[in-house]
Amino acid sequence: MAGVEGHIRIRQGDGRIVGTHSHPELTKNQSLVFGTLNRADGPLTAYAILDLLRDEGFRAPLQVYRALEKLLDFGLVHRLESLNAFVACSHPGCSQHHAVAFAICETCGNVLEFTPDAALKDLSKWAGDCGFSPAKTTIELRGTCRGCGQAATN
Amino acid sequence: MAGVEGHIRIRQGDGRIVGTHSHPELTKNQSLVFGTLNRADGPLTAYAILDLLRDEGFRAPLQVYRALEKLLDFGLVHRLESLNAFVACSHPGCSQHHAVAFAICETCGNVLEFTPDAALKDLSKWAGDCGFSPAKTTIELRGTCRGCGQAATN
DNA sequence: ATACAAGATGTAACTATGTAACACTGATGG
DNA sequence: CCATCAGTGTTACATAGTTACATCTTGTAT
Repeated sequence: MAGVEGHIRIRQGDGRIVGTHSHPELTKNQSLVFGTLNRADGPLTAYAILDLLRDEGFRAPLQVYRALEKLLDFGLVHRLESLNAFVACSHPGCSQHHAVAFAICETCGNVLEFTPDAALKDLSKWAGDCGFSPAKTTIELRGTCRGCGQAATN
Repeated sequence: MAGVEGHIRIRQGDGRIVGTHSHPELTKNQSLVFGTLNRADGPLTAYAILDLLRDEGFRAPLQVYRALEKLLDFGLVHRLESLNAFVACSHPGCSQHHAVAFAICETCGNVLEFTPDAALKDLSKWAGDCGFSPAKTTIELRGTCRGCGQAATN
């Protein structure tokens, strides 16, 4: 894979080291996008990521979308379908959890990621009964988190 | 509400009857959009609806989005977040089922609507434990339906 | 070494999806 | 009569995502 030496360092074409990360196989652009999502305290749209990376030389949305596609493949990033936005996975080593759920607070914008095992099992059962083979499962709750709900009733 | 007489007939501003439907409170544009979704054999995007209604005088996306917003409120239509598309509710009198799930076949485009009670209960339990108040729940399975799966292995 | 294949990147143009702002109409209720 | 409100029509705009094409880098086979 291009731009990677050993497990950690990322180099540009001229050999200059431009960044490090804990995941061994990220290219420069993937690393920049992943870093941006990790630093963010909530979901970001692709265009928001683009704006945050202008200083790093990003110019076109495709640079973001291509990196996001790989990061989604790796399981490092999730897409929130109801927001057209992306978040870094909050599980330590998330590659396993290909099915996950999100609770999105519409007041403060924070997102909670969780794994609703019983719900996923029920959906799998339904799928099996119907002969449907799910490739990806999207579960998103839009609503109000505890903090915002309390603030509203005070 | 404008454009409605009694329970059934829909009139334009000049009093001319332009359509009928089984839901008593739809305006002309709402009725046209709902009819289009009902006739379709799968989900439609807002712009696809717009194109199908050009002959009826539709000119701008807002005419579609405004109708869809009301139809979503009434529970007559669902939005598929992972497709940015809309479907007529397939339940007889759907207003009750504010939480529903979809299985979307990525091969043939067909959508199955179902109500996964156990999954919804599990998600409600999780929300209760976390103090999260869900306003809307999105559950969408992307994958392959029975027919398309069988066709692929033949 | 050299040549080739595959993956990654850069850029411009374009399509698709969704909203803001403003004007106008017709019904309803004082 | 007049105010109000939901619905409608229209223009322009904002946001989200893709196609097409060229270049570069790296790994691999010869």
